[in-house]
Amino acid sequence: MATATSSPYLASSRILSSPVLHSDRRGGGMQPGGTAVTTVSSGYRGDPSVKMVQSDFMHGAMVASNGGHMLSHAHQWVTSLPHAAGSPWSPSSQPQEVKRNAGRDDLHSGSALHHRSPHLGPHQAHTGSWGGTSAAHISISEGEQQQQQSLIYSQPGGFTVNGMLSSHTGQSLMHSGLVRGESPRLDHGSHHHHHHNHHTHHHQHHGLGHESHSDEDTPTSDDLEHFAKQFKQRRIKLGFTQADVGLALGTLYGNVFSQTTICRFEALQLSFKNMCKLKPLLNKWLEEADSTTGSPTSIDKIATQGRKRKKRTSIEVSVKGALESHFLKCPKPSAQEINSLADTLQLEKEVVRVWFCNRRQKEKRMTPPGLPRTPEDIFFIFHNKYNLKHHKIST
DNA sequence: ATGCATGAGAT
DNA sequence: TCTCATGCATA
Repeated sequence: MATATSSPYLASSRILSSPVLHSDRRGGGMQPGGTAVTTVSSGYRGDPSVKMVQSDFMHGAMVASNGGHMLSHAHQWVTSLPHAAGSPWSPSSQPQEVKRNAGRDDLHSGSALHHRSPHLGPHQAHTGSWGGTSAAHISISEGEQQQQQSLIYSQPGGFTVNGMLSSHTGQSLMHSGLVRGESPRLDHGSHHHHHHNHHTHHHQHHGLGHESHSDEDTPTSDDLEHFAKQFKQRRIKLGFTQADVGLALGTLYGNVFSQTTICRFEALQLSFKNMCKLKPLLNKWLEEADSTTGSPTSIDKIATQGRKRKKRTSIEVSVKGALESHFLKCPKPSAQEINSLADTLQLEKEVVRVWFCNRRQKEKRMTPPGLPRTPEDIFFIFHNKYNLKHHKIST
């Protein structure tokens, strides 16, 4: 068992498994130290790179049972398939989104249409920074975040959101905002290199649409903010859920996104770069959706491959507090520190490590690192803090 | 709407 | 090993 771990990915593995193994200890009064519970129910994946992690897991689990009995972590990683094809899901991580269909039936389920208060505070911040006076941008303190992930969209979509082929012309015009032609350079100051303007070709859309940018130049945070709002509004009006949009993007461009991502986009909880990347896609979807109003949705979804994911560990509040404390003192603990912390809190090392990673990511959106980073980021940081406080982003 | 998790790519 | 983009699962 030391090495097994390559879990297959039966699409419906958990469908039939769950009930067995475990189903007990967890809620009651387990864990003297009370730390975290990982609801057991699904398998886990085992890949070479994280092999050792697993041992740690097991080890930690055993240690954890100090008097009580911890959960059977080991079970989680049902190694039903010893080593079938090596790494089943590593290489191709494609469509795996499988929600339910029924797109529009739940138009406002959980998402009531309402208007949110007009934005005001946050604006000044960013607008001033790089809206007009893009002058004093302190160079990035540390060039640590400037990587471009894959943003390749492929697969020309043949059909529309509804699955029917309609003549979707770029006759969109609703968005009142998005009127801008400017394009704030992100890497001003530093000589990075982000040329993406290929061919100095120009092609305006016909007719009234003169938004500003279809998908070329870099939008401003203002654009993004406005777009996100408009997008959400339209989306709801059209009766689509965030999940629907994510799926539609998949059929339209081959890139499937989850409800989570759409949600974060609307809430501006993504990095500036990420927002820029998604905007064009969502914009296209909007145009499509708008042009095909009134048709029933019947998007076909792709089959999903089962994913073996480690069950989400739920960390106790007290433990979270401890982690928070440590985070304040040291946002980037060393492996050693993580180990001791994990030991103290009775959490797997990996869990602690990941917690810090996530915490850091969150930090980037929530707390200003002390010194200006990138104007864009600052905006988001501010914005998110604002949102958090008022917590009214509404659905 | 968000917490914990995975993975690819930069370091 | 971290960061970053994303998402499953959950509250």
